Order: sequence, then C-alpha cells, then structure tokens
Amino acid sequence: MTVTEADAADARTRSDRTRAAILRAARELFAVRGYQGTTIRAVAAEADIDPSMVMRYFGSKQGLFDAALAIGGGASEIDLRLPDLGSVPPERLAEVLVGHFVERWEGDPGDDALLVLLRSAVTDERAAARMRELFAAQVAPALAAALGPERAARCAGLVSAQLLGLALTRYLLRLPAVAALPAPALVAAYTPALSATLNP
Amino acid sequence: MTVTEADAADARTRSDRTRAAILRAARELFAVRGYQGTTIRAVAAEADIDPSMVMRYFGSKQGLFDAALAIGGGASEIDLRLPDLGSVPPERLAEVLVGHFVERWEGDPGDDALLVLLRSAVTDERAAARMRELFAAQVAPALAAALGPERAARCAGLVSAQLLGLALTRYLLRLPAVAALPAPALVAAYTPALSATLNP
DNA sequence: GTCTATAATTCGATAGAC
DNA sequence: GTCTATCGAATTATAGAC
Repeated sequence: MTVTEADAADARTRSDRTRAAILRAARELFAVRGYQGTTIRAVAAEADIDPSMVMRYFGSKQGLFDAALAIGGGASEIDLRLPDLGSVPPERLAEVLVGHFVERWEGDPGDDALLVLLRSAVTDERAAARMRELFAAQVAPALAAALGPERAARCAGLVSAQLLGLALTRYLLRLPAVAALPAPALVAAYTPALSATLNP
Repeated sequence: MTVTEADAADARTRSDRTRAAILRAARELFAVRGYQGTTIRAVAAEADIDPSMVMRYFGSKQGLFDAALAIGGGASEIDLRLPDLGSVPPERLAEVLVGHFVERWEGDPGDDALLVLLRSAVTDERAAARMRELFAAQVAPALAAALGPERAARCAGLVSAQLLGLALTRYLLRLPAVAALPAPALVAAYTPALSATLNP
C-alpha cells in the first residue's frame, strides 16, 4: 500500500468517525431539547469538533436533523423491530407489545432515535409526518399479522395512542407515578389496558 | 364623569383589550409552535400590535409564557374542571373520564391552554413541571373520590398516560386513525382501555 | 479535512419621542 | 399608551487560509 493510499484510507475512517460523532451528538441534543432548542454549535461542542464541520457534512441544520432521524435517505430507517405478532398467543399479545416498547426505549442507551422523533414531532410538522409514516408502516402491519387486517385497522390507532402516552409521560414529562415504576411493574400494570383494546 | 376620568376609563378598557389580544395570540402560537418556536414579534403581528407592547405588558418572553399558562399568579390556574367522580357509578367512570377530556379539548376553541401546556412541556422543563403539578393536584384527587386514595394512587399515573396519549396522537401528531374518528366513536373505542386500568 | 473569520439574519430587550 | 429606532447577542451559513 503506497503512502497516498494509506493517507486516503486514514482520511476516510477519520471522516467516518467524525460523521458518526456528529450524528451521535445531534441525536442526543435533539432528543433532549427538540429541533429549535438545539444549535449546531452545541452539537459541534458535544462532538468535540468544529461547528463548520457540521455544515460541511450535513449541509444545513435541517439536513443534520433529517440525517439524525434517517429521513429521506430511504436506505436506513428507524426500525421499531417489532417481533412477528402472528406467532404470539392472543392472550399474551398486549404484554408482548408493552414489553417490547419499554425494552426498545430503555434497552439501548444511545439508540434514542425514537425519542428524538417523538420530542421533535410535537413541534415540528416534518417530524410529525415521519412519525405518522412510521406507525402506518410498522405498527399497523404487525398488528394485522395477529388480528387480521380488519381488527388491526380498528385498533392500531388506539394502541399507538396508549404506547405513545406511555413514552410521553415516562420519558418526556416524567410524571412521577409513571417514571418511578420499575420496568417490569410498569409492563404488568399497563398490559390490561392494551389487552382491552386488542380484544374488544 | 369628568373628561380626565373618561379618558382614564377609556385607556383602561383599551389596555385590557390589548392585553387580552396579546394573550390570545400568544396562546395560539405557543400551542402551535411551542415555546422556542414562538417569537415575540410573531405574537405581536398576530395580535396586530407593536412588538414592544408585549414587553411592556409582560416584561419578557418568559413572562408572557407564564401569563399564557397562568403560571405563578396563583389566582388563575388551569382548571381541568373534572366533575365529582365520587357520584359517578363505577362502571361508567372510564367513559365519563374519556368523554370529559375530549369535550375539554374540543369543546371550547380558544381555550387551548391545556394543549399549549402539553406541547410546551415536551421541550420546556418548566412547562413539564407545571404539567406534573397539574395532574398531581387535580387528576389524582378526583380519582381518589371514586376509588379511594390507595387504588387512585396506583392507577392515576397510568390513567394520565392514556389520556395524554390520546391528546398527543389526536391533536399534536394527528395520527390519522385517531384524529379521523368522530368524538363519540373515539370515546366509545377508548373507554375499555381506561376501564381495564381503573378496575383491575 | 480542519479551522478562522465573518457575512447575513433574527431575536429579545431597551431608550426615548410623541 | 403606542410607536420608531436600535442595541447587543446569538444563530445559520459561507469564504477562504492552511
């Protein structure tokens, strides 16, 4: 490997690392302060790089936001990673759903793309549209595998309302009665509500 | 009435109208764009007055926000106007609760203080604290009248999560499946979920 | 690829005339 | 009470040196 080739490879990996660091910082700040509350300068400081690099890599603040939410790229998307609900016994469906989302939200710190999206969607119409797409593309079909298309269409919205209500009060508003519960107790306490919606 | 007295009265009523116009515009914009997304200039333009008047009347942007949410004054507060749940038959409790909140949110356009608070609370810690106080002071006691303090403490948080999830998906995110339902159908469809939480 | 310097806006807030 | 004018600060975004 010649010197120039080594240099090029070096630059590429460093570039990738810089890009990843920016995205990581952006997701964290967008998650905590929302779109308008987050400044490019703050993202750069958090990633420990120069503010102008953010512009160089992502073009604009909106471009950074889109990249942080995997908007537009088409390739990478937020994946709710819902299991195949068709193979879940009907009586355990509610528990599996609640458990999955709590695990999804609390299991992997650093992967808070979903909370980024939720917090931003409340004040940013573009993010709200993304959230609607996300649930239409993933929640409704997953439910259809377990309930059939007809019943799924009827209760997908209400199930989403309940799951997002949980995220809203536990992670964003932090209502004490919801935020203080250990995850297993929360799942157990919330399951009957979803169950009532899923089995009318 | 002397001329100066008439002038003073005139100034007072005009002042009150201006003040009310500012508050009305502020609530509308805070509700739609949140705290950071709302500018004093935009509020002034919406109220059709000069931006400096906003400062004169409310001192600062934060002062305007507090006034729009009736924070700090102590006298006027956001009132959920929950009925006496102690006189509601237990089997109708869930339906009354859901129905009340939907009516509260959709009944009186112009009184969107609650949606202002919800949208702002997601990105503004101060508003979030206000939301926690609101539910602690009004939802939990109302439930206690119907369920007793012990059961109320156990399910107040989960009930709040469900009700706020409804507001979130219907008014803020506007998920089609939730936003498109007529109010009566929505109440009927969501009641079983709350019922399951209230009667474990 | 990275940084300095700065242009171009925009906003909150103030001073002062009328 | 109302408005004009403006300050000072913060922001996004760009140009160009190294």
